[in-house]
Amino acid sequence: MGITKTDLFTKEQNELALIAKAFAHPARIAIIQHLLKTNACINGDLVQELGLAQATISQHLKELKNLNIIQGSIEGVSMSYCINPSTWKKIKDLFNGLFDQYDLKGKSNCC
Amino acid sequence: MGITKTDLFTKEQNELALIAKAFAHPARIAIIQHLLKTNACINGDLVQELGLAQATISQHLKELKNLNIIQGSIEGVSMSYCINPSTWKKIKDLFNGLFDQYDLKGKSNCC
DNA sequence: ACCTATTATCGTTATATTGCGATATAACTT
DNA sequence: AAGTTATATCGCAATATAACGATAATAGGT
Repeated sequence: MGITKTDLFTKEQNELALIAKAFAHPARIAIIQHLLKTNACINGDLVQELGLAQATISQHLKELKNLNIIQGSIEGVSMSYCINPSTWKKIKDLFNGLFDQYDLKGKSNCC
Repeated sequence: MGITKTDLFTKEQNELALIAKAFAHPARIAIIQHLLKTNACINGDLVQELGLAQATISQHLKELKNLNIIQGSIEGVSMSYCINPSTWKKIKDLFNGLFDQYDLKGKSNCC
């Protein structure tokens, strides 16, 4: 079947999973890291930086853009992408909300 | 061709992507949240809790176990799973390392 | 030893993802 | 307007994932 049964889960669980999916490819991690470092970059730079074809990178960028993780603006002939600050904060809060559920507990009464 | 070119990326990038992939399904998020809440649960409980088939949940648990995110011990007839504390800390640090690359910068010189 | 309850694995089907060549689109240059 | 450069989209092939029924394996009770 191969289709995720999203209706079985909460909105938050589906949202977290979708964001995690965006992070679930090293090329997209690399793109995000590059954007974090340079605070804006253009598609062409990435084709040099990573060893993937232009079409492939364009597709990864599209996925990140669809989730509003990055945003792009036309920079003459080329395209300038950067992190979307508000989405980034939201992602950070979502993940930290999950991470922090653990620290509250005693760590040792485990199996 | 559907195969990720892991050799193009750093060890950290591949590691982050692998962990993100583990989080990239709402059922696995739900399992993790349940484990965080109860600090140990049995496979059977999860079949009741989530609406998925036993085989499906067993498969999700296996994936989480393969990445050492959870660990299991035999509890009589059933199986008791819980979060692996050291892996959890490692994951938290990995993600926060990524998140914190952004706060250091001025947020507004963006596209 | 046999039955029962619980979890793991196998095999299969349906769908999703990755990667890229080829082509289209858009904008700047001269 | 023709050429150049940069990015996006299309279409395809290869691989990966999700889900589950059927079956195997394991442990406890009687």
